[in-house]
Amino acid sequence: MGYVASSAASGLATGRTRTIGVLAPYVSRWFFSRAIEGVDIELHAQNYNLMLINLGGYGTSRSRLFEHTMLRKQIDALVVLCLAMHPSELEHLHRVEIPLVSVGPVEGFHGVSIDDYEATQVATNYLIGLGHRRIAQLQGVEADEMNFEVPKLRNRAFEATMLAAGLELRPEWELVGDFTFASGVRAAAWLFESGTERPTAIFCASDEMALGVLAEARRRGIRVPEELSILGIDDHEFSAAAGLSTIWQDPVAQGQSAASMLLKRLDGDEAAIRTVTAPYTLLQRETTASPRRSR
Amino acid sequence: MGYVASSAASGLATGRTRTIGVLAPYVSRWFFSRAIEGVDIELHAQNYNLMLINLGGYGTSRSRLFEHTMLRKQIDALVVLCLAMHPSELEHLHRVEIPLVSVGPVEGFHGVSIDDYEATQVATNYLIGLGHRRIAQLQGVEADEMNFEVPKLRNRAFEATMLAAGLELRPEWELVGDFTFASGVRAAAWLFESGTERPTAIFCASDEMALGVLAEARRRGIRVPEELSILGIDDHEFSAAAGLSTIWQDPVAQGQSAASMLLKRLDGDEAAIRTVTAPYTLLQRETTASPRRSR
DNA sequence: CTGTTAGCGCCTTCAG
DNA sequence: CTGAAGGCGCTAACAG
Repeated sequence: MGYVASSAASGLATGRTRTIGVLAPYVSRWFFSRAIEGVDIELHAQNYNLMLINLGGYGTSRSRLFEHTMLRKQIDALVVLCLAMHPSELEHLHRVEIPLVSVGPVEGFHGVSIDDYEATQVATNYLIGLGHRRIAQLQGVEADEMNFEVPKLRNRAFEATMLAAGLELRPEWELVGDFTFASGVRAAAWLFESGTERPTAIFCASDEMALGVLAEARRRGIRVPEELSILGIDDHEFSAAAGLSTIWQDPVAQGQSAASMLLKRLDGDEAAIRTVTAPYTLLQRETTASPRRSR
Repeated sequence: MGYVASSAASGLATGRTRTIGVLAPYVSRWFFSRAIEGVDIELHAQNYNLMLINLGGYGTSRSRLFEHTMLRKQIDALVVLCLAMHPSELEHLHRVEIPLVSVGPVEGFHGVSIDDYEATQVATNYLIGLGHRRIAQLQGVEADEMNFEVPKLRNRAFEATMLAAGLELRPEWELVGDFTFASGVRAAAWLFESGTERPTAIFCASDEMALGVLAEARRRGIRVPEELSILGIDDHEFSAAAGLSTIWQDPVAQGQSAASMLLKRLDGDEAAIRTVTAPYTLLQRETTASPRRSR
């Protein structure tokens, strides 16, 4: 007859809230919003609620979050979307007794994530295999507050792979962005105007940046891939339609998988939580080709 | 000493949860994720929690949501992100006794939103004022489940404005997309290949679609704006860097404002909730120009 | 197997 | 102004 139990009362009586928290550094960036969606799909299916806990850039004291929402028993478990934390915060999370799983690499916790190092190796070797020798990198750097593991891994993997192939890392081809489209545009504009010898390919640490580079190249009439190959990583929703070659990964599935482990754990399966390596695939589309074509 | 109250207990005792629900049709589309971010900023500042209630496309029964989460007193108030609902759902929302505010137009409720009709008029008149006579429209249509007001408003405003200016609406220039980048690419490809006379300008009902049209035009070497002007609406985060002319609006601020009204209302201000018209502005960037330039 | 009762932990009220 | 007690609505354990 339209009656529904009060969750506060049942929560008080049982100690369980049927709510899972999602700790996210951003809500509106591609990877994060997709991962949230994935978590939501799973929770939805099992009648759990999703509490969004945004550590977002708007200068709020993160500490309050950690002390308040978490421990207040408002959530039965927590999904942490890849972000690196201060040791004190990590300690806090360890102290909290609720099950925890990360999406993306988070030191010291189980989680689901692709092998970013390996994926970047594959990307770099693909470019090298195509015959490129003059390869630039557009790496991503986060505001230190949200200091992720991912950019570091991708950067290290790129450089190691280049060196292993005996190729040089020219300083003027080491571009830096912040994972946004705009920073890709800026980096490309700088590269095209700097008067330095142009690379034949550029590896970008995210599709958003790669799309920026592509847009700027096209705007200037630079032919892609004839004059410049562009390779991204992530497979952003714009990438297929833009023809961007990239390394695909599926954050929705990753979020779903993380939530699923948590739910199983809450159902009593002690062994449910483990570290899962998510798949990735190189997608050759239209922005990469052998440099020979250019002559 | 590290003690924090149990929210279930205090919620039970007081009847208030310090949690606000956000009902969203999508999480990872630009407008929605930004609006969620805006709501979050405000809630964060006032120590409220945010419960994400996604009506997402993954075929879950919406009804359960309405009956469960809402009435379960898990939330003190609700933000509805623009989505049209079945009359039964609307009725449900009216029945729920908690304060409710929408972001974007939702029939029968107070909310904050731009005047989509007027904004589209401004956009269309801007193109006309530039001297364009052959103007195409790429309208957005949603899967009916999520049948919004916005696409209809924008479509009607475009057509009315064209007619008022004595311009014709050629059927082959009435393109349809689904608000995604990919649909913009597809529509543009169709237009360029169809062999019909090409319009000198195209108005797109969202920036995501406009960016798709722009990418496809540039890919084919069609000069923008010399041969084709492209105008969007929204000011997506990629737009500035891509040079896309558009109508700017700020969903973050809209979400923030909605949350703020709700919070005031919960603080006892009976008159806090009203309908607010959000600002918009025409941004002339590089994708629009007078058609004369083309000769 | 069904019906009853004692808390869950906090807030608020009322008495001291 | 400080302190004790009842009850918010449910669940789980226990008794019948």
